[in-house]
Amino acid sequence: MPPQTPTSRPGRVQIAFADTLVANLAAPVNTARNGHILTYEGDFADHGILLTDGWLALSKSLAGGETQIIDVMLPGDFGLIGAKDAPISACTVEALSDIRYITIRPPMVNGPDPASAKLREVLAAAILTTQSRTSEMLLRLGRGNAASRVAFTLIEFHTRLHAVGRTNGTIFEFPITQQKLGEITGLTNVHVCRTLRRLERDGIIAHPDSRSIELLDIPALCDLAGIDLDMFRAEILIQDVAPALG
Amino acid sequence: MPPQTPTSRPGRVQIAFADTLVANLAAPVNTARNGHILTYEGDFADHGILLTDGWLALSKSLAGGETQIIDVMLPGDFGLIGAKDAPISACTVEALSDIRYITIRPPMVNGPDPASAKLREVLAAAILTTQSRTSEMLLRLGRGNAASRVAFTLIEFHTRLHAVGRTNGTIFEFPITQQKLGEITGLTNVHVCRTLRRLERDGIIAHPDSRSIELLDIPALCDLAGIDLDMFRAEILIQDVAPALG
DNA sequence: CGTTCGGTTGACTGCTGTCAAGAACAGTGG
DNA sequence: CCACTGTTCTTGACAGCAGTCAACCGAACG
Repeated sequence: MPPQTPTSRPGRVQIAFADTLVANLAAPVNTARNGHILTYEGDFADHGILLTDGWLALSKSLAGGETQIIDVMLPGDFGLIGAKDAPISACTVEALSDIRYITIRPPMVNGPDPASAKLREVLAAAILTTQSRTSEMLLRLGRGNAASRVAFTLIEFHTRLHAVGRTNGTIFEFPITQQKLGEITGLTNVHVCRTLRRLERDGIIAHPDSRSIELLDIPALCDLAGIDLDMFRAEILIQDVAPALG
Repeated sequence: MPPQTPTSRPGRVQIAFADTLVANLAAPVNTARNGHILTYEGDFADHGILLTDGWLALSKSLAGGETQIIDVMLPGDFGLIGAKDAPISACTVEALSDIRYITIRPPMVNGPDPASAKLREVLAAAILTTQSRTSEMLLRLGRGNAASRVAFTLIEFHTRLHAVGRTNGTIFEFPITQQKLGEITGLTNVHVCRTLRRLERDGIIAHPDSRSIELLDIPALCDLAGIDLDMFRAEILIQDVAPALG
């Protein structure tokens, strides 16, 4: 699936931001393979991660082994894993695909210069959009049924991927298993399957191939998920910023 | 219930931090009454809130009116409501009791001076502990049953209140209704009642008076909640910081 | 060609929501 | 001091959504 030409819209700042950091801070770009675990819950961590390619999951587990994915990071996303005064990672950080990322340590952004100040503004916005995503999921885990959770997750991925030019119309790559989708939505893989099949029978979604999903009826999905798409975009995407980043 | 003498432990930094901000930044202290709504979901917001007294809820609602409380702020907590590049509040901000708080705007903390840099470190830690709390709740909403959610919430409140000297041994003030506790745990008020009564019958909790809760068997609660208390404290409390805050 | 992994479906169970009614309690005004 | 009222808590009966268990299928792969 070819990436689309970037256009002016909320979200593109994330890519510009990533490029700028890579270029200006001379931060080394790391790679990890699908399934690799970068950090375990409880590990020491005082850094953030800027993901440039691939999908990355932050997850937690109960003693019995039941796992919940707290947040999925997509290309261009920044995630705060630890801080100097809270240096224990709350989540396990696992690559959901082959990924590229850079590690951001406090001195890189807490300096007195205006460029650092601008970076902090963007990082604050990135943290807020993460909080917003997590809040939306929390609401649906607490109050929504299976269809609502799955529909929400699909709309969220499409919205975020569209903002960074990784969609093809209403089709996007969806590289994870139903098991992982269950860990995102708080459902078993069995019930994820039932729910997806039902959405498919109702003509709301389709999967053109085994690694992609197509959203045939976005209004129906929004209805199931309880989403007002315009407000949703305003809350979970970083708004356009002044181009003085570099 | 008299406040305890502060001792050296994780968490007390939050109070020191609050006092320092109030004193150094000459930020005005605002007040709000129980039930007052400071911000509605979708409102413009580019600020943070530092709560100095009382309980404050961040919540979201579905179209049908079902409400989920995303996070409860306790005295000494900092909450990021909006940022310059993400200026839409994702949550409704509502006072769960009479409260006192100060509003923190970007210029107050994004300056080049070392004091601002130090404040940013503490704010970053405060944001991470919030993320950590939210993640724990997300895990239990996705994977835990009613007993696990309620037990977790009680342990969390006790741990956080103890850290700021607002407990009396295993007793603490609990000023909210079962309805609100249901909005926190993703349960109906009816099932919250059933769960609390069962914990009480089993001798795990008690309520000495209608506004307080006593945790009689903390190990049992941790077991129900799936909490390792030491690791839990390390994740959700701000660790001791150098005393150079002021 | 066998093995493994992921997906699909059905039968059954059980936890939690819904609905309803009553009890306990606080606040309010007479 | 006493109705009156509204809120919160409590309990029971019932229903429904999602988990569990099990079996099978298809694709990928060595």
